[in-house]
Amino acid sequence: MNLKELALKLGLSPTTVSRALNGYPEVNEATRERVVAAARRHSYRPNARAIRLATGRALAVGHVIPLNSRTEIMNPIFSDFIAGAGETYSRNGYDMILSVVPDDAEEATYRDLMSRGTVDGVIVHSPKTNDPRIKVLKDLGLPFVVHGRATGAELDYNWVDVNNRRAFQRATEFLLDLGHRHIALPNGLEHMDFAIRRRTGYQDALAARGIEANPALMFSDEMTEMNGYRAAERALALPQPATAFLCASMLQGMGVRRAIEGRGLKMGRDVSVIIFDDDLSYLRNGDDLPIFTATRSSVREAGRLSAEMLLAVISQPDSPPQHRLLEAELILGQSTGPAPVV
Amino acid sequence: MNLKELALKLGLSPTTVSRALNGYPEVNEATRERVVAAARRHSYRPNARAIRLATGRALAVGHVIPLNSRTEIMNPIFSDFIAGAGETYSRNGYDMILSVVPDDAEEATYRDLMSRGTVDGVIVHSPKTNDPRIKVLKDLGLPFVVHGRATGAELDYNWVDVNNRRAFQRATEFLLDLGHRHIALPNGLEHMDFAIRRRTGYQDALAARGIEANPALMFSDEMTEMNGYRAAERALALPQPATAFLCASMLQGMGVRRAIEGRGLKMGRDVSVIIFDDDLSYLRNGDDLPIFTATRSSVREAGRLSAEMLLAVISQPDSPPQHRLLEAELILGQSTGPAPVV
DNA sequence: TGCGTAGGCCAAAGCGCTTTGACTTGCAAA
DNA sequence: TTTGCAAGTCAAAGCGCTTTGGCCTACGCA
Repeated sequence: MNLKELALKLGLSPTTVSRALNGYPEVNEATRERVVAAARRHSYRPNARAIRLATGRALAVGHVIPLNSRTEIMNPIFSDFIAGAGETYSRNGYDMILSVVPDDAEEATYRDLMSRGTVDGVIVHSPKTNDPRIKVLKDLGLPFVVHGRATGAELDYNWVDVNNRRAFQRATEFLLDLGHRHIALPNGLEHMDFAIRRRTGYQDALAARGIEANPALMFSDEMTEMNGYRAAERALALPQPATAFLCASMLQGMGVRRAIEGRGLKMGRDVSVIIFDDDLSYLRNGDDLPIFTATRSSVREAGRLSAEMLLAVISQPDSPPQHRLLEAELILGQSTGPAPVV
Repeated sequence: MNLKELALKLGLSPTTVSRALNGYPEVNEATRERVVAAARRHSYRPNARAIRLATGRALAVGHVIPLNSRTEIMNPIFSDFIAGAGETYSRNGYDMILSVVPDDAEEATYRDLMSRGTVDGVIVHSPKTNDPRIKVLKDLGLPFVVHGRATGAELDYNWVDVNNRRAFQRATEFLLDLGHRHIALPNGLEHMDFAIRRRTGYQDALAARGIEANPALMFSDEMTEMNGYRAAERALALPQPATAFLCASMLQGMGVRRAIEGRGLKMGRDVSVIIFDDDLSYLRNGDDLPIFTATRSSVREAGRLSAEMLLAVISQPDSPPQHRLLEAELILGQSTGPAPVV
């Protein structure tokens, strides 16, 4: 059942039927009702391909997921982000197109999506310092929103980000207030922008108390359970062992906990742990009572906001760059306590 | 730069240019080379929207991700599956469209994708027992591949699945051989097809040795770390405590380990643990040396195979249903050992 | 009565491709 | 010399919508 057939059945022209269904004013209300009823009765659905060609819009947005060619690690926060964004898209009649590409092919992918007219805009994931993608997208004129920020990019652009620096600053201060002086930082890879911001927050807090950051306590790696474990093993074996950990992810936190308990120590009593909690649906930080003390910010919510921003940018391409900085909340769990007296 | 302009520049008709670029035989080789060169020089990319309308194909496949409306849990294996499938799609010039929908809206989504012509086929995730989606898709005539199987579906259909029953049977036998008689099973939710198969394998192995499955040792819940922990807490507190655990996921295994170590026991010595390892990129089971003994099957590989099967089905809609049963490998880690002598 | 205008509808063009059917050549076969 | 056929090219229709511009009617007002 297509427009022409429906029009024929109704004894109307395709023009009128189209306008009736799309809410144009120049059609009689009675007629419109007839049309809408008939459309429903015959369960008419306009062909998306035709609409796209006729309107010149893709009615779709792209998420380009770079697959680190070395490690082949998918970002674990990705699925929750997608879930948040996806809701927004379907509510607005947009499709979400996912391109999983080797990270060196990402630029080509953008060009392709743009010139073939597959999408109206894209979300940029995992920005790196001085991320080249931003310039590429600006030059292409393809609307985009970055999830995160890219320090050093001289251009202004749309982004949604968590205040990573502040979150880690506050968490560090909290640990300092508890008397901890040897705080380890199992962080993410330092070419990722957020990892740098987190480290900065950590260092700022230490500096404010006149403490110099100890390189032996700072770790930078993929944010896996295993790496959390390894970092903790090393930090706990130091002559002056860490009494607290500030982890960039839940998984690392779990690894740290394993190392702590493996040494017969108790988390929250002997060693304190704070994690950054992305509030992933399949990795909850406890239910009623949080296991880990954490700075929390929902990545799903970030997905929702990013999607909304992107749709807004698409509909108003000339609007000035938009920014949304989310504050993480510091929630108290069972994993922190006063520094043990020496 | 579109086809018409390119044709004009070349002094050829759009027809010829189109055929030249699409490899049709009735065009002179010399002409073809001229065309291809010009296309590259002007970086001509055919408009996807026009191709889709003209050919009547969507050149896209859909993944409908049901969002459990109660728990709102995204399946953690999802991102790796997508990564595997995504590679295959882009290699074949297909787009991957993700629809995240409340699970009660899934059927409507299929209808919509089909009748608007948005996709040429879909992958069905997380099949349930007697899954109604299979009949819906058959009736719609939309090509599809199921990741997993739906026991009780009387119709035949395309699927890619792991031999869950066999994997859990072997794992159980392995534990039995080590002398374990009280084996707990922290499983997934029992409306999920794979969970039933896993339980069946477990029970079959027990039955073969004349052991009756103890309901107090069988747990069925979302496969989270927390639920793994809870199950272990209960199974270890029984009058006749479990000496081994067979976990349906890595996360549950981590929860079980936490419970074990929380009691001052040592995994692999006092209590044995086997997990089902989906080989997720961000949740590796150790690197060189596996932490957990595991039945392993890569979900990314399953994604790849499912995508390949779907593309095959799309190009040959009348081919008989295809099946692909993957065997999990049993890999030895540090989490299993002989049952402690009483 | 006549004219201007708004309301309601439609024909047709256009979006950028693919594909059908037809039209030239040039050359081999008759 | 004519015929037939293959190779190479093109014009035009069509995919199913949107949208422009025009047309008709009815009504209000002078």
